[in-house]
Amino acid sequence: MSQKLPKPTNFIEEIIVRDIKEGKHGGRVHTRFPPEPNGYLHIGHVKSIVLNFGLAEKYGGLTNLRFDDTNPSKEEQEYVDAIRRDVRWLGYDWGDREYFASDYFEDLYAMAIRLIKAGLAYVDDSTPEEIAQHKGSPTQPGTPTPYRFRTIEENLDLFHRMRNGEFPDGAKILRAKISLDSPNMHMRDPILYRIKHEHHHRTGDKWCIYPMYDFAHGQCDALESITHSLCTLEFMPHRPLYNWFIKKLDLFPSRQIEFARLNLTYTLMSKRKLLQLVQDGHVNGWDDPRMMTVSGLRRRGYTPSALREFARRVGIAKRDNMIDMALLEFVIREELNKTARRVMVVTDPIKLTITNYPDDKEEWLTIENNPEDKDAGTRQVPFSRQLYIEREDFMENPPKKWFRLSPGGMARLKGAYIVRVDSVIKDDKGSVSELLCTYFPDSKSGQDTSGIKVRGVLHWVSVPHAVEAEVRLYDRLFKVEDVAAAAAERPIEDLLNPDSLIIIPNAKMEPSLREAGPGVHYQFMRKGYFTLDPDTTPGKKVFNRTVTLKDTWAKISRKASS
RNA sequence: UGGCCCAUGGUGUAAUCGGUAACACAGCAGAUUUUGGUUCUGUCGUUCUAGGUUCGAGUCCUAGUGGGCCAACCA
Repeated sequence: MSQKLPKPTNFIEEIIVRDIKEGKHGGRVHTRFPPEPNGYLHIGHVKSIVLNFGLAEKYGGLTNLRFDDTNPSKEEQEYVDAIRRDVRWLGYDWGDREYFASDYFEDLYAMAIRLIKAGLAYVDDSTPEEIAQHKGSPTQPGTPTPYRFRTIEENLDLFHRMRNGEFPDGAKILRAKISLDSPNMHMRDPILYRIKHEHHHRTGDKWCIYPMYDFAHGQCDALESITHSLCTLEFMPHRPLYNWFIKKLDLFPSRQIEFARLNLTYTLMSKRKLLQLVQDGHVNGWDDPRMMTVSGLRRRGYTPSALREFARRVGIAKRDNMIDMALLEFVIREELNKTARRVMVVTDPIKLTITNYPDDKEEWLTIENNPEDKDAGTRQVPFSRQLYIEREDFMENPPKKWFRLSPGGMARLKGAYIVRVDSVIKDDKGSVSELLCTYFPDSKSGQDTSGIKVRGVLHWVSVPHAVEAEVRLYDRLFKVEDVAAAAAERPIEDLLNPDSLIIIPNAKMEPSLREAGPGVHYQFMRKGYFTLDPDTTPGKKVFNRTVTLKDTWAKISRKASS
């Protein structure tokens, strides 16, 4: 069994490989993904999901899905459902191993009783302020509250009565009796249970006392025989406490291992702040395509495989990090470049009329669906005298290195002919409305004998055949790189990118898009990758831009103008 | 300044028992291209500092510096 172990690629895998070789837990690997159902999963959770499930896959183990639902005031069934859906969508299966911390409330209660009986826990009537006071500070030892000296019998009685609902919220808590002077504040008599007369989304009104994270998480790991309990760095100071409970309660020795959480440029990762964005209406819900939630990314057009690949590339370490959003964009482009059908869509149209093309003629041209994938085949696209092209593909006074259209200039229409601009028609406001062009009949794509060489190739849509649809162009939600840092000093409103969503109400599309269905990814040539939005109705299609194509020209012209 | 953790190019992650810095993204330069896409090539580091151990240190030791976390009846 320890013969052919896969090569470890990070420090956690090294630990696991060592454990397997030493025969720890009989070489078993069992992880868990333990979200609190108080919000939607985001890209930071993806890192954790891929880590936990990936580890089990790689080393022949299992992964549980466990909802850490110990705080009824924040948790809802809606979130449980969303989390299940998102983990499944990401491609992971937890089989029948779906658990809830609330499933263990009775076990945890029994453990608390054991602790009290062992003289290791007591009921404290102090107010939160008093407790904070008595706790001291990292440099100053704490002092006992008067309640620390209660007898076991008294504690047992009081704790029973806490459970029975005899006391109001906040009147009493159960604390562990560990230390008053540990340099680790988490060891200074941590709170185990608090009173909350609140309805729990699963246990209803059965309980009015709820265990704290520290008294629940480790024990749940133990009850599920989790071998490697992975969490983020900020839980490191909790580890001594995690181990204290294992020792004092004689539990299965799960091991807590901490790794650095994901940080992404131009985005926020805390569920609290994401919730704020939703509640304040800065976005249209948890699944707004600008949100870095799993549901937002899905709607935006990200694929499970790209997200998994992203998590893999990000790696696992203990060092604080800030991942460049460009990496996320890279993985989705990398995948969609290979898989997405190419189509032509004009978002900001001007008319191009070919004066020497017969008025009543139309041609159906054959264009390949994906140059990266010959198996994707070809499709027919109608060509006629009147076309739409992109406004930005014509310039009256072009800069150097411009190889699109300009007065007298030539370019190829993708899959069709080379055209030359003869004259420019403007509207009364002076902006270009139409280009009158000549085409070269012998320059037809694939059978070009014209001998004309052009650099520019433009996408186009035939006016009489065009299909209209709404297109939503998304960009990053925030305009600063380190949003969390900036948000500490300025209100979030100041950090939002005002152009994070641009709606094109009636883009012109080639007719093949009439057949577009949900879940299919398209490359709108020279524009980016798009997918159908659920807002689509029978009467009107709505497309979301997943990501733009890399735009070297934008870079060149930006540099030139600055 | 009490404790714990971290420190490798712009950003991440690697580097078997210490053996002479790798991969990816981004950037820049060029080639290819009927998407200014793709693809390909080149380029970008005195491994935080100072000592020490060693034939040899990114890896070990010491000190310093910088950063992060911890004193919620949140997780």
